[in-house]
Amino acid sequence: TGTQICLANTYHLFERPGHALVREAGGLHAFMRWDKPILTDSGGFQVFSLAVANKIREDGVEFRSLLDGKKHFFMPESVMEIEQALGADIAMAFDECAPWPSEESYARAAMNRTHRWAMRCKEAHAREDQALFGIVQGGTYRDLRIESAKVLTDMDFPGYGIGGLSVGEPKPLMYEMLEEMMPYMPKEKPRYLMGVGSPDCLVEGAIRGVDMFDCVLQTRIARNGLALTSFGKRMLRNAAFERDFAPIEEGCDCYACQSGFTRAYIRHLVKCKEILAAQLITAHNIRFSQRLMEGVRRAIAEDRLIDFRRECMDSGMFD
RNA sequence: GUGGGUGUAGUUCAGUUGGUUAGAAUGCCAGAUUGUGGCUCUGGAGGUCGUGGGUUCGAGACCCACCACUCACC
Repeated sequence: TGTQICLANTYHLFERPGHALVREAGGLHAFMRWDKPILTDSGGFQVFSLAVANKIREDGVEFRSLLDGKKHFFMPESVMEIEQALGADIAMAFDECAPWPSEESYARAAMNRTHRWAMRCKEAHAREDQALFGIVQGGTYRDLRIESAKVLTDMDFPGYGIGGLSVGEPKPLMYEMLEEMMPYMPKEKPRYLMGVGSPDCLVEGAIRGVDMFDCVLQTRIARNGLALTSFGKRMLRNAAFERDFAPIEEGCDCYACQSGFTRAYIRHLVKCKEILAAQLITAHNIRFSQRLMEGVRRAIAEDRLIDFRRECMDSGMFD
């Protein structure tokens, strides 16, 4: 699919099968048979968004397992131990992702705690072959975003995550936050906008200086029959595709389109809840997104990214 | 042929001693989904209550006839 890096999740791997087992298997690369780069998210987001009844304290977060209800405690040092056991190429610092909307006082408290945790992560992190990225927070408050960008930059991480965005706030607000904080982040290091992946956000993010993204959108919408195309979204579940024997997108070089699977057949698979539907649409959505980013990189090289955005908008890709 | 049972949404079924606009599940139609998940979630359309009579102020419910399906017996 042209994918160069794979994301894995610390929280989920800690729950099952457990980081000790992954370490025993020789690390994530060997375990998953993926020899390209891997990034592990710290599990900070999951602890706040998934785990029930979590208690945030200065030293860490207490939460209950979704699998068996057992109490666990995540703190910067323990998360670093897990991430080093997993052995990804990039490990994310353990942070606190404030929900949207949040009061400024709470966003500030979460941000400051994230800064202290980032420092503890840095001190606890020892693997030379693994890069540790800090994460900028600050909710939707421009002053906090700028402060967070400065503080983390001073800590001198090899790369930076931009967290706490794409959590329900309006897109223009997210774009504004990116514009505010980006001047304070080193442009020679990767700046990674966490959790963003819709076609319009990818291009808008790139325009504002983002170098990396990750997102579940491509696979999540694929599970429900929604395909991304150059001409906008296509809900393949819809009756309109019942007798449509064309591929998902004419000219697409993804596995599904190149293999000749038709919209009508994929719609049939979706209606039957056959997993192959999700697999085919996922392959398409990811390849579509990779091609979009290839276009972004080309446009940057040719210094015509703004025109590229206009072309995408005109084709209906962002609808 | 005789006796019994069942006919309510596309499907499987609920529906109180007869009482206002006949419900559910599933399917169908459409929308949502942004630091992965493994459960999706939210709306909407859809019924001459087998057919025809009768009783009643009022019948999906009660009575009669017929039709269909089904079980048992001959």
